[in-house]
Amino acid sequence: MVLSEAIENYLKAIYQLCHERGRATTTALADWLEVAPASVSGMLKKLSSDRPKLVQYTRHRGVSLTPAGEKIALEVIRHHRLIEMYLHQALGYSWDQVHDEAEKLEHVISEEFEDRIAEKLGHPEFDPHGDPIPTKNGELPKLSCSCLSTMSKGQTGRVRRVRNSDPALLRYLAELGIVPDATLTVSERAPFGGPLHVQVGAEPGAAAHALGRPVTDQVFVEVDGTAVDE
Amino acid sequence: MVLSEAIENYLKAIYQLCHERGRATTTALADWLEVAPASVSGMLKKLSSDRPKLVQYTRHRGVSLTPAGEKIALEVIRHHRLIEMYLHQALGYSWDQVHDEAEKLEHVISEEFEDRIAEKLGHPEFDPHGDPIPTKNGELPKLSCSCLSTMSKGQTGRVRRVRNSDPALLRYLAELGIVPDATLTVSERAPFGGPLHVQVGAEPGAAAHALGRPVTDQVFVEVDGTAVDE
DNA sequence: ATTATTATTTAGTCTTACCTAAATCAACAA
DNA sequence: TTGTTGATTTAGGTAAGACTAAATAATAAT
Repeated sequence: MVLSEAIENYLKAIYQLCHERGRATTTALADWLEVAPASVSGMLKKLSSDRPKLVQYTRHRGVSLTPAGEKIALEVIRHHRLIEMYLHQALGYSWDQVHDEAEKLEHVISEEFEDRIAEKLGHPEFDPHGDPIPTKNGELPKLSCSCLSTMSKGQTGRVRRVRNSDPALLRYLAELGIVPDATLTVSERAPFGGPLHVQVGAEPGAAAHALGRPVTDQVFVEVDGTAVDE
Repeated sequence: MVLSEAIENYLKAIYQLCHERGRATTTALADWLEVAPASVSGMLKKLSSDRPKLVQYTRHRGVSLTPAGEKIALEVIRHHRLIEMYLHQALGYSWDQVHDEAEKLEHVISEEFEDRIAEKLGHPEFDPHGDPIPTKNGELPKLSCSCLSTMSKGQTGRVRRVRNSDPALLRYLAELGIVPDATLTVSERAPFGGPLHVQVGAEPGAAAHALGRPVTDQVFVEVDGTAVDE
């Protein structure tokens, strides 16, 4: 079964939205894919009537993936994240450069290519942003961490994942040293969703950086050694 | 200017046909691209009326590239051959596997990717089949060799290039040891386009292989140290 | 020079995936 | 219950890039 790039992107988007926000609505998909809502309606109708059925869709009710659809979504995500890792490790791309390149390559590489870069990389479990790389049979490495915006004053943790692909944001975070494996300590928490102040690194006297909600919502941390949340 | 994959393939095909056979006709293009002749007519009309003009076309007269079109064709060919070399050298692909993968990747990689793999490879001049890789400014490394089918009995030479991407043929040639840099000696020449017998390697007593015209037309050799032809 | 053959173009369709504008549905407040 | 609003779908259309069938031009053979 050979799927168009457009369809692969819809499946991937549905997967991500369902997992990151609980459900995938027409508007959310339109936003994510940068197409008109009407186009999403049309595509969902098509996807849900085609066989094999890749999505479960009822008008006005949002959409979810069937097992067949999820399998494909995970294959595309595996491609994407393996490629990101390869670009980073083998070709020296910085973590803010990898997403755009992977976005195009993910649709065209062969199984052969996938296998060879996975091999070269030693079958990594996470990509340069800490996103888990699905295995060939569609299993996701478990990652136990919680969102930075839920941490309270005094807590310390290790950065595990930055779930955002905006190059400017990634460069900003890298500048502050907020990258996977870095140690963070919350030195101050303003109330009412105000900025969170974090120290980067293990030294106690380090300068703190004030981070707003849009940033702290994207950073995931493994607190101490005791972790909750997905 | 962002071009579709289809257009890039037309430009590449026109380039190759003009250089390998002197001219690019509608039927030859249709054959090469595996589309109907009518589709080629339509595309050529479009390409020659669009601006910037990428091809020079007059109905019933064949087509050629304008300087602008040739520039793009050479960029795509550079992508293709660099990728082939990268797959071979960095990922261990065999020479019969690289073409198909490169055919898809060539259209989606960025300038960044191109530069990085060229760098990793040490700016190679030839791909795994001996095809010259255009430089960034569109220059082709000069390759002095002549077609195996023009060699006469007793002549010895070094394989420089195999201009064919059929995996089965490439595997067959590799099996015989006919790969770039191998030494060949013509031990027998049947008349009237009959098979050519070649010994592979430097040892005088080696067994000879009989090769038909379809094969010998694709293999290019640098005879002794004195070479002619392009 | 006329006919036969082959190459090429024209005309008219199809599919995919997008769009805008208009209609409809769902959810919630008055 | 009845609006009102926002989300969603329907209707109708466009652009690429392919196709088939029919018409025409070029080439070769008689």
